[in-house]
Amino acid sequence: MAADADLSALDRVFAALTDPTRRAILSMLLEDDMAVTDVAEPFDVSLAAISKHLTVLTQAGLISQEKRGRVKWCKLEPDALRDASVWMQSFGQFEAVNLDAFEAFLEKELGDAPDDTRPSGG
Amino acid sequence: MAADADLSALDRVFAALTDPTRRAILSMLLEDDMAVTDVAEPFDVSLAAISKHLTVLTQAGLISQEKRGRVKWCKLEPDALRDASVWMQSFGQFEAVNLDAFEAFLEKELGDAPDDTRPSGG
DNA sequence: CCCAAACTTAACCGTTTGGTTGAGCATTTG
DNA sequence: CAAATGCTCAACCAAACGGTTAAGTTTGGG
Repeated sequence: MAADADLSALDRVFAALTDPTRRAILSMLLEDDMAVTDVAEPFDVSLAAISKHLTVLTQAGLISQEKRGRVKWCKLEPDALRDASVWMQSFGQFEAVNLDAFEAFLEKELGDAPDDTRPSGG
Repeated sequence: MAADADLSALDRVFAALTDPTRRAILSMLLEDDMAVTDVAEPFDVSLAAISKHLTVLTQAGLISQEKRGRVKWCKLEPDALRDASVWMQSFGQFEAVNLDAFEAFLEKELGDAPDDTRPSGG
């Protein structure tokens, strides 16, 4: 029932990141804020399924959603990743992020590096 | 794209990190290698449950297990976190890790890890 | 050898997850 | 107002998850 209340913020963030569809959504939102329908478009699942994913991401704090008219805009909230990042860094032989690996990864993951494509920082 | 293979590795790492018991296990292993029975001791679940958790962590590459005699030693493999860390950093408004938050977090997370369970070897 | 220790595996169970379809609500448009 | 658009909710389903207990396997020791 109220199982959600038990979950720590960290639980919710990691749980949200487990699903590859949700990670892909976050990558998409890295480029721009998007409406729910547009988020759903590239995926081979129903709009309702994407709506659920967006709820999960919202509850994890990874995105925010703002309704303007009948359109609900989704915006990346990268700050929510900080605690999880900090947690992971505590295991770090790797101190900070290896920038080479970072760029290689971005090329593979996003196709184009987001060095200039940040969602306007608010 | 070959990104698929990477993504499923990420899947496994994030899925493994979702469970708070498994994160606690990783924190314990941060201090020392441990036998399965000793890993299980502070938890209120069966040994079989912990054994399953350790299998999940192993398959995610987050730990390795080496059998010496009848004892299976568990060792942290923090390198497996690098890809996930890199992925998260790609969303980083937050540049590097906030060291204050890091230390505060460690105190909270590691403050009650067992220290009576060290293997004799090193 | 035989038993205990240290794990793992198998079978099972309730809950959660991710998906579906269809109905419903709010808003914009005609 | 009516209809279309944008999105969520409800009901349902199969599969995965995390837990259990019980049995099995391997290793070490009296």
